[in-house]
Amino acid sequence: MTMNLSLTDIQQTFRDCGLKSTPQRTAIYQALVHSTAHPTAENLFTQVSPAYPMLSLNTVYYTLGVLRKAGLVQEVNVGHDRARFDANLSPHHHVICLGCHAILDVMDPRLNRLSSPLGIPKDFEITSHQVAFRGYCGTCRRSRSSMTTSPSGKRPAIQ
Amino acid sequence: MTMNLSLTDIQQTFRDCGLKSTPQRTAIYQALVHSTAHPTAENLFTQVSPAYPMLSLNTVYYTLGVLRKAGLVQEVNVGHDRARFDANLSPHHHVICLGCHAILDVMDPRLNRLSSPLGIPKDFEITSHQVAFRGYCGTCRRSRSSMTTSPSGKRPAIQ
DNA sequence: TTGCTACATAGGAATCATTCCTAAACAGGA
DNA sequence: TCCTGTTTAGGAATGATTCCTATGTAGCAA
Repeated sequence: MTMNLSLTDIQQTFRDCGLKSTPQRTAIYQALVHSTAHPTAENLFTQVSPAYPMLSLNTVYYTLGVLRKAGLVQEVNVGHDRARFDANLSPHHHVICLGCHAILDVMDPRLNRLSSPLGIPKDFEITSHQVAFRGYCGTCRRSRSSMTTSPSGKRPAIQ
Repeated sequence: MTMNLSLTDIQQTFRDCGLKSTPQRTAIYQALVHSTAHPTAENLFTQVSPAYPMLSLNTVYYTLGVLRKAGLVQEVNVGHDRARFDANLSPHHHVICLGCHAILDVMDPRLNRLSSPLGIPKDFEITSHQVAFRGYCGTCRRSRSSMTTSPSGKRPAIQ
């Protein structure tokens, strides 16, 4: 997501976090770092599988859990379908397409300095905030305007 | 959540939306309207069950789906645990406690007028946005500071 | 280099929220 | 009052995620 991390960079990152560096773990993290699509665990599994045919989806979940605890990865919420992951650690926000569920990063720095909200208990300590913009991407807008009378509501088409 | 809706108000609301008014549906919606806790489907089931012992959790899900499609209810995302629901229709934002997963409404009107974000495709049409503040409520802060050496991460304690 | 040990992996089974299916009940209009 | 389409309830199905466990292996120390 962020910059291009080489293999040795990733291994260094793991070492800094006290994580063992295994081929599977490296491949999964590398795939996530180089993606802008906020992939699901299964997306990552599909992407990494060809190189590691024995890879288990289980391992992907375990690895994502480890990386999350190490602070290298965050989970992104888009409805209550499957979890999606992001290795972009700099503070940022998201734009979510209600049609195809695509997630785009928004790096607009103005959004990072919202004043703390009015009307919450004084002893509530805010540690972070994130803005989620929702709407329709160009592709989904065009396909929506062309289906004149369809009353349907949902048509999933991940990414 | 919003104001105190009487039973007849609710029946009128249903009629306006073209929804049949059944005792179960009324009870579920009433429970949600009068709650500030953003309950789950199961919370609502538990709350309404005593008055309707035959009530099915299924019906709660079905009803919430119907109300959502009618625009009377919205789903709130807090991680990928269970879905939580909100009958507060005015634009508002949320403060989420990372300790006990409580959700508070934030009605701060300044947050409703964020300028549209920089750096997204021109043909992306934003229809809404919502700010999620995360942190720790007073209770969770106090219990966290008292557990001096516990390295644990998660301790769920819904609402 | 070799061994040890704790952490990783893979596979299968379990969990659990949510959805699907279906027959019976019922709200609301004719 | 009757009819029809919606709603309800119950059970079964789905599907993402987690749990369990035996085997494998990275990284450290001798």
